[in-house]
Amino acid sequence: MHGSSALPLDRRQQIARRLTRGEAVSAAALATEFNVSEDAIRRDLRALTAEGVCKRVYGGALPLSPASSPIHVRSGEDIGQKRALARTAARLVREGQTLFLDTGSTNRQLAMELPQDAGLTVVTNSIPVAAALMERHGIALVMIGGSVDITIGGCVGARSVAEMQRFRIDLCFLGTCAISIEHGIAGFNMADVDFKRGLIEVSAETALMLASAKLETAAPYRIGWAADVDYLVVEHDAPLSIVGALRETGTAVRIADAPRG
Amino acid sequence: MHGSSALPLDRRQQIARRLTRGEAVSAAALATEFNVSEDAIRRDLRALTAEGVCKRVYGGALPLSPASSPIHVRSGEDIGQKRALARTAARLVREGQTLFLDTGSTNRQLAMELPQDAGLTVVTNSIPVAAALMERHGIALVMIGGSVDITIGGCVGARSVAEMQRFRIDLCFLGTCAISIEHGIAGFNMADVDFKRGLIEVSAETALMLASAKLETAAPYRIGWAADVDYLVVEHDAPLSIVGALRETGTAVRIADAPRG
DNA sequence: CGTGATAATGCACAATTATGCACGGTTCAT
DNA sequence: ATGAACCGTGCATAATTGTGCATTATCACG
Repeated sequence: MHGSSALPLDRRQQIARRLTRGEAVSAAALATEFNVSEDAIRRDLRALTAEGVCKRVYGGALPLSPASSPIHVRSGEDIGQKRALARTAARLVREGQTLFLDTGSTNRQLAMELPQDAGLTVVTNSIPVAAALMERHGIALVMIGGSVDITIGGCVGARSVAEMQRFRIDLCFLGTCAISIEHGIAGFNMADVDFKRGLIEVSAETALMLASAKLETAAPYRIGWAADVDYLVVEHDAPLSIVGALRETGTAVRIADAPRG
Repeated sequence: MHGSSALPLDRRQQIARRLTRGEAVSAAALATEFNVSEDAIRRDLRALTAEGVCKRVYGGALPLSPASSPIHVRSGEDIGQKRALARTAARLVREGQTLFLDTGSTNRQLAMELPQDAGLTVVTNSIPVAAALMERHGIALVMIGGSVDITIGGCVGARSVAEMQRFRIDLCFLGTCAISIEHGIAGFNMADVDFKRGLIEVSAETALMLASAKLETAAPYRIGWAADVDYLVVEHDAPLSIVGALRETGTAVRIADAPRG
């Protein structure tokens, strides 16, 4: 299954990464996953606890760093679905492109799924996205500054809009949108929506990942229409009627694989 | 087979390329692949570690990746020391101030120790610091944008320097510095040092947290002299002779409590 | 074309490290 | 309260590593 020829300390580092991401780990599950005894896992957990990475509990270990808990309680719920969306969205990316990753937990997942050696440049205004990309190799990263809206998780003020408009983006991934055929694409925060509108303008192509729960829902601030995005990535269980209606607007709709594959 | 007639340096370069790609390498596997003994591979790995390309581990080497979380693992130092430093440094902060938190894991720790409802505004160029502050309430956060140097963990390019100079900071916390009475305060990266110099200029007061291991050490690029910082926070076990010498320069030296409190 | 200097390589041996298993104590759930 | 799952420790085993030393390759220079 997994690292049958992996380095021992590589396993420890992988466990550390999950912990620092905010995931809780189970000793038994890790043992079967890495094909080692639970003793080895427990020793890893002991060592990581000594380094201050996690806190041991009965059955496994819990992350200690609060550095990622809130966004993870939000994203941790449907991590499988978001991951399936992100994997499919990652296939839209071509070598050497300059991407923009907007705020939102699905885009954060996409950051972790991007190909490593494709000479990509990623621009983002999202701090969690930037934090995720810092752990990847071979991806150039540019941060849009400005005042941070904590509820959004990134920079969306006027200054950030101006900063963002200095770029030319090949493909941008919008985040945190509601979509409906009738009302178009919309967001929940005015500053965020203003930012997204400017972003679409500087981007040659636009993509949007959508959980099924976001389909045919509305939000107060309109960003544009379904036809304004070039690629729409939806979950495998998206209603075919909605998918068909979206395709009629001229948007390319990609359907993600079922999660847990 | 592989490079059975390749140059030694070529082999070393190929290993380096895999490491910088993010791959983990196994000593045994490389030995068979290049038709040399494991000793030769180990020597390569030692050299590459000295160059800062990777980190040696039992069985091979891991890419030095480095983002926020592995940096803690890399240093191996427990968080207790940094936390003690950060708690003491947090007492320098007064209500309503505008702070700047530079890059570095100790400043990340400080971000987690800052008082919550003191009406603080924090400006930072460090992504891990920003990520930590996103978890806190009641602290206004401003991010300095620009291209991100992954090895540093933040934005330090010319664009970021210009951006930062638009601020007026009450108190800034420098990070990742070496200090010695004779050679002053210095850093390991030229762009980073340029940024820090500009930062000192826009700040009314400057503070610096220093682990004992950084005392009386040198680094290639000078930032300034000990007298250029207003507050120095050192660990409880800092040699009194060094503390005394630093105080004679006119700097206020605060000694942190012992860890494990 | 030799020749001495330098660096790289391979080998032997001791020390370190990781792992799995057994055993007794502890914690959790019913 | 009781059984099951989990944890810590000690120990044996296998794999990996550092070190000193001999051998070989590479290279500059006469």
